[in-house]
Formats: sequence, structure tokens, C-alpha cells
Amino acid sequence: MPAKPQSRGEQKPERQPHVGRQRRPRAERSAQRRAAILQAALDEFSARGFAAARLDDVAQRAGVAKGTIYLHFADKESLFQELIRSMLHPLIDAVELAPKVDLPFPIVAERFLDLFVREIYGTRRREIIRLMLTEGPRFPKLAEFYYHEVLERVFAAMRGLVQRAIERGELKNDALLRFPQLLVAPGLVAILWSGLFDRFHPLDVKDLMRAHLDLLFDERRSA
Amino acid sequence: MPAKPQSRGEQKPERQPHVGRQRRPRAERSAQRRAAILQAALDEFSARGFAAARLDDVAQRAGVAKGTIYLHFADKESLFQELIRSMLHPLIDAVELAPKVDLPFPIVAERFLDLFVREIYGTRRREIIRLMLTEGPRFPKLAEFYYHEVLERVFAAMRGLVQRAIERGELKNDALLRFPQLLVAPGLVAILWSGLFDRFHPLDVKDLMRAHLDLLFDERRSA
Amino acid sequence: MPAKPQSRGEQKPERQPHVGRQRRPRAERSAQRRAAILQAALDEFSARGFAAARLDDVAQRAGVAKGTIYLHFADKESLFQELIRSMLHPLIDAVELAPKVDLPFPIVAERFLDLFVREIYGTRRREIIRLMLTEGPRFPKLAEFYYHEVLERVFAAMRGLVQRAIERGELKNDALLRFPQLLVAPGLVAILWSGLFDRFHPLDVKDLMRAHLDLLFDERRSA
Amino acid sequence: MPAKPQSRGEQKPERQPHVGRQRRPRAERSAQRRAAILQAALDEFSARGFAAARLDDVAQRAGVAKGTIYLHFADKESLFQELIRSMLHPLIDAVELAPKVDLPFPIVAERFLDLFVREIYGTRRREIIRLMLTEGPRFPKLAEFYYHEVLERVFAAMRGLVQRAIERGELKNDALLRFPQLLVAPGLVAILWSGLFDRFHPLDVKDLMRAHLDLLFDERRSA
DNA sequence: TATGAATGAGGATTCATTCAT
DNA sequence: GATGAATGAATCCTCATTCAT
Repeated sequence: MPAKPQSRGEQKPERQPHVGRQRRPRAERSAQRRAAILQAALDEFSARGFAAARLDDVAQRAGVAKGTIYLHFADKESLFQELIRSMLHPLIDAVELAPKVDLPFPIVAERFLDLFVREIYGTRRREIIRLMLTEGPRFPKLAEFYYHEVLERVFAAMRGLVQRAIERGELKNDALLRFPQLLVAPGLVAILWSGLFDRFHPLDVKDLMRAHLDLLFDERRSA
Repeated sequence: MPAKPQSRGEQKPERQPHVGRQRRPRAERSAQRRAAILQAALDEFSARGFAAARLDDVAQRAGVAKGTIYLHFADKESLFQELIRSMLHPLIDAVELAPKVDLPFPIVAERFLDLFVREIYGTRRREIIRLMLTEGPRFPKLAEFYYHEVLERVFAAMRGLVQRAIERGELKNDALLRFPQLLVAPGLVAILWSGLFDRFHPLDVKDLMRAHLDLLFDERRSA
Repeated sequence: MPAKPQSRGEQKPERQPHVGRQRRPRAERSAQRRAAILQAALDEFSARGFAAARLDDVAQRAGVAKGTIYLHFADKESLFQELIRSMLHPLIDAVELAPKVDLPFPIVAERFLDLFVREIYGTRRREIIRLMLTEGPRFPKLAEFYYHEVLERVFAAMRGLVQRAIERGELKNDALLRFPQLLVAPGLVAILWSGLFDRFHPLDVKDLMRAHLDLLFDERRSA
Repeated sequence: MPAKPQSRGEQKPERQPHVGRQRRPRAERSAQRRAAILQAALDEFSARGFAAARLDDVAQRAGVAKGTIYLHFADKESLFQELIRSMLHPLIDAVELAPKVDLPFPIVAERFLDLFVREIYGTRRREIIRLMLTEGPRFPKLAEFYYHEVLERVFAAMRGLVQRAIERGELKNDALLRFPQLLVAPGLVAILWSGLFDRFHPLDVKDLMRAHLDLLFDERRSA
């Protein structure tokens, strides 16, 4: 699941050979602009938060006119919501391709956290998650979407794995079954930490995750 | 048009029941108003976030005129920052009165999480923490204050306890020593959850904390 | 005509020997406060102009509470107008005591300009004149007062002197008779200059006045 | 914020009389609006002074929305300063085209004062000079600009002329060399007078200037 | 489609004035 | 009389949204 192509550059051949302008079919140019706007919106919303972000800045950053934003999005709120949704979609798809292989739970958990580090923390999705956390309360629709489309699925998948682990005796209690949140909590904390306190004390996420796993399955790397 | 008490929130004004008007010294009335403003500010900032909160609403909710806010706070930002600071102070003091008794670490951890549930999650400080998390990136001063005055102290205290636990063999690895965050991570997640997803799936914090402890010290309540 | 006593200090004996507070009869204290307010008002109005001056600052500077100003003056405008009037009154009286001695006109003119330099330019009345010039258009009442009470009288006196000078052949034309303004114009320019350009090029008023006299009566100090 | 020709003053809008709406290129419309705003600003600032003028009124008078002002000027202060500057620029340019012809000094002086009457007193620049005099102390930048860009140049040019006059024996002293202000002082007084006392006693500037010249060069029109 | 000038509702802030103490 | 906390109208400025080109 590669990070989203931030550079606008891989344009395909063109048609109208006589025009000095667009060297690309209409629809494609439009999609490209839409992408540029979303990109810029992510930058601005991330940096200032929803309320303080200015569409002027988004437009400028995207290299389009302010009015153009309204050709693609109904209003500021829609832009925000579609930004979040569009960046969560690949994640949702990924969940479907759940890991069918049957490995020991500590390994599964480790892979899961690795995936988090690689595909969320290490990408701009980290900012999306942060926006979800910080602006979510003002966007019930978005929270609902996130809950049903992301959380429920992820948690369901996790519960399946946990259930098997419990049955196999790899887990001694049902804590993770009842609260799958406990597995990702450190990841969320890392996301929050990065925006708040990194300048005082940077946090090594991989280390944090390893420590988290140590706590959960202490037969591994112990003190 | 004299100010009007407009008592709101859960403040109990303890007025003399027989007096139709205020019969209180100047300084006290002033303090009362300041408190009312802070109270109202917490309500509004919590509900809408810093940028979207309107001082008009704060004033109305506090039962004072707009201008009155400026008698107590330099501007919107100061109001916000002083709100956060004032509500964190009792917490800071509490840390100083560290637990000197020497109990088994699982008990210590349990008490610590109980304290969190009781003194933060169960109070309006929950909202303060949430504001800290969500608005902090835009208030570097506040983040710095929080890091140095709260986190460093809490973490230092926690490390002391963890260190002893390791020495006694109560903890098999140094995970919590290096990342005290791991102990409070579920608490933060609970705070975030409460504002986002409670209407879909309420979270029982005490249960969550118990599960968290179960994961850490699995000789207790297992599956 | 000494400048107004800026220091409040020459208090007279008192009465109530048992009171720790005022050592002065009521009326006198009141007059003292009124004077202090006017003093402070001059400072503030001079520094910022009528509109931008703040009564808060006036009160603070005068060492009284804001409300006290309203015990002495109906409102900001009244304060301003009374300030101007009160400081012009001594000037008006002075005009009455016109110079009855019959001297050569150049000498008369020189004395007149000397008087201007000493009693206006060299005192806080300079600021009053400036305020009159800069704020006058917004205070028609004040302009009217100034015109009738000050200008008309001064000009009438001047015309008397000029008339005699013409009759005696000391002046070859009626320019000053028709436009007494021409005699004081450099003085007004000096007042304006002092607030605008002194930091680039200070103006020596006495020198300016001497040059002005040189131009008018060129048998004196010539090139 | 597109640049603007800046030449304005007595602009005649030259709209096509048959068009009910604007049929003009963007840039031109923008320049027109900017000009209208400056025009309206001059009206309002002149009438009420900087502090008391309301941008709402400026907008209304200019026939634009409040926000439009901010498309052309950063804030109220900028608007004010650009107003002054833009109206002084033509004056500055005019000084450069100094009079190269070598005429007798009284003629030169007369032409100079004529120029003042025609190009300043008789135009809206009179109001600009008044604003400069009355608001200048609160706008040091503006005073500096005016001093260096206008006064120094004008005075330098005047000194050149005066110097030659002295050498030729047309002036018997160096008064005007040291204080060129003396030549324009009556002009400034006329400007101030017009706003303050015209309703009590209108001042005929041309007459005033003639009298001024009479005083300086008394071989002309004498008593 | 795309543009960006124009709009004007909205909100922070100031400060003259009032009035309970 | 004095005080100064409280008021709220007034005003600057911002920025999401519209719309003529």
C-alpha cells in the first residue's frame, strides 16, 4: 500500500497538439487538480486545524484559484470530510485482505504493529488519524464513518485473531478480546506525541512498539 | 444592567438564600466571575474547539458581558491557556505528594490507574486533557508547560516506582522504564474515544483499565 | 503670565485633625483633582489626539479613578473643550492688558513675537494651540470660542498698532492691517513643525522669529 | 493587489454613457475601485480625522463592500498612508521640473505662491496637507516621507532661487535662505484657517498671498 | 471549466460611560 | 464624594462563498 503520490508529474500523453495548454484529457486534468487540492488541504488542515485553515492557502498551495476548490467540493466541510475519507479508503481495503495465515499470536501482533508503523505512522495517514482524533467530535458523520468503516472492521478482524490465540492458550485472558483498543493505544499515543512533544523528547515508535510487545508477551526480549 | 449570576454548569454558588442581590466583598465577586468565565470557557472550548468557540457565547454562558472577559484575561488565547494551566495545577501538586508507601507494583499500577479514572477521566480535567491533545500543536507554550510541569514529573515518579519493581523482579523487562507512556496510553485512548465514539459503543473505562492491568500482570483475573 | 502650576504641592492648612485622610477643605481638594485631571488630559490629548486618547490613561495619569473624571466633566468632549478653554483664558485676559506704550512698530512687533515665543511656544499652551488647530474642525463650538474670544481680540489689538504704524509711515502698505495672520504665521508653522519634523531638523523659534522680522523690516540685521 | 496608476485627484471616470454596467477589463475596474476607495477615504479622513473615520463609511461612499478595501490596502493605516503618499507624488514630480528660467525674485516668489494657491490650496491636496499637519505626529513614517521627499526638495529648490536673489542684491538678508518656511507659512495658515474659521470670516487666499508678497517686497502695491 | 475580485456575515477587541459599593 | 468593575455599542478585520468574465 504505497503512500499517495505527492508529486504531480506522471502525466500521460495528450491530444490537442495545437494547444499550448493542457496536454492531457479533460477528465484527467480534473482528477489531477482534485488530487492537488486534497494534498494541499491535508497540509493546511494538518498545520492549523480545520477551523483555522484557510481555503485561500489551500488554493495557493494546490496551484489553483480559490473558486476551483468549489468545482470539486461543495464547501470547506466537504473538502475536509472527503479528505479524511479518501485517505482512509485504502486502509479499509487493506483490512479486507486480512492475514489468513495462521501464525503464533505474538508474531501476528508484531506484524500488526509493524503494519501500523509502516502504513500509518510512517505516512501522511498519521496526520489523517490525528485530524480524525482532534476534529472528529465536530464531525459526527466522519466519526460515524470511521467507526463503522474502519474501527469495527479492524476490531472484528483483531477479535478473530485474538479468539484463536485464546483458544490456543497463547493469551491467558480475554482483555484484548474485549478491548482491542489496548493493542493500538500506544500507536495513537505516538501519533499525538509526535505533534506535541517531539521537540522536547522525540519518540522512537518502533522502540515503543517493541516495548509494548515486551509488556504483552514477556517471554520475548526481557529485562 | 448589573451582571447576573446565571449559575450554570455544576458550580454551586452557595448564595445566602434570603438575599436578593449579592452581599459579598468586591474581591470575592471578582474571583467568582473569573471562575464563571473559566467554567464557561471550558464548556465552549470543549464543545467547539479553540478556533470555533465564540467569546460571545462564553460571556453569555458565564452571565457576564463580553467586555468583562477582558477584565480578567488579555485575549482569547490567554483565556484558553490560563484555563488549561489553572486546571492542571492541582494535578501538578498532587504528583508532588507521591505515594511513599511501598506496595507490590501491580497494586501501585492499579492505584495509579484508579487515580487517573477518578481524578481525570471522571472530572472536567478529562476535557482539559483532550484540549491539550487536540489544540496543543497550535499552542507551543502550553505544550511546553504541560511537558515540563506535568509529564516530566509524572514520568519521573513512575520511573521510580518501575525501577523498584524491576529490582524486585516484579517486572521482567524495562519496557515501562523506557516508555511510561505505555501505562497511560489506554487512559488517553479512553478520553479520545469518549468524545468520538461513545454514541456507537460506550467504553467502560474502569473495565478498560482492568483489562489493561490484566494484560500487564496476567496472573490476575485471566480468561 | 506664569505657566500653570503643574505641581500640586502648595496645600493650605486643614481642619479635621482626627482624620487620617484629607488635610484640606473639601472644595480645595476637589479643585486640585480637577486640575490634575486637566493636566493629565493635556498630556494624553497632546500625545494621541482627541479620538485616540483614552480616559483610562487620563485617570491613571491624574491619579484618580475613571469615574472621578465624570464628577468634574460631563464627558470626554467636555473635558477636551474645558481643557482648551481653561488654558486659553489667561491668554485672553492678557490681551486686554494691551501695550499702551507707544513704541516704534518694529519694536512692537518684536515684543509681540517675543511674547508669543515666551508665553505660548515656550509653555504648554503650544500644545493647546496645536490641539486647537488639529482638532478644531471637529469642535465647532471650540473654534467659535477661539475665534471670538481670542483671535478677534488679538487681531483687533494688532490692527490698532498697525494702523498707527501706517499713519506714522513705519509701514508702507496695509498688508498687516488686512491680514494680521501674516505676523503670527511663522509662529504657527513653528508649532506644527515641532511636532512633525523636529527629529529631522530642529527649528530654533527665536531665530525663525528674528528672520521673520528681518524680512518685514529689512533695515535691521541684513545679509 | 494589482498596482494602480496612482494618478488621481480630479479623475473624470469617462465611462461609456450608454452602458448600464461595466464593460471594462479587469485591471481597469480594479484601478477604478482603488481610486474610488482613495477618494472616499480622503472624504472621510478629512471630515473626521484618522481615528474617527470609519472604514464602513469609506466603503459605502466608494460604493464597495467593506472587504473590498482590504483587497487594495492592508489596513486602515495603510490606506491612510497610501492616500497621503499617492496624492503627494505628483507634487514631488513637479518639484523636479524646477523653474529654470531666471526671473527677478519677486516674480519667482509670486509664481511660487500662485502655484501653491492653484495646485494645493485650490485642489484636494489642501486636505492632504491638512491631514499631514494634523495626523502627522501619529504617523512618523509619513512625516519622514514628507520631510525627505517633499520638504527637503522644495526647500532645496527654494534655497537655490533665494541664493541667486541674494547674490543679485534682490534680497537684503539671508532670512529666506535659512528659513524657507517663511515663504510658505501664510499658505499653511490659510489651509488651517479654511477648516476652522471660514464660516466666521472667509479668507481670500490670493489676497493673502498678495499681501504677503507686499510685505516681502514692499516696492509693490504699497499703502 | 477556471478564475479571482467582490461580498458581507461573523467575531475579537476597545473604551466611553454607568452605577453599586 | 470616589471608586473601578461591569457594560455593550462600535469598529476593525477575516475569510468562506459567490459569480461575472
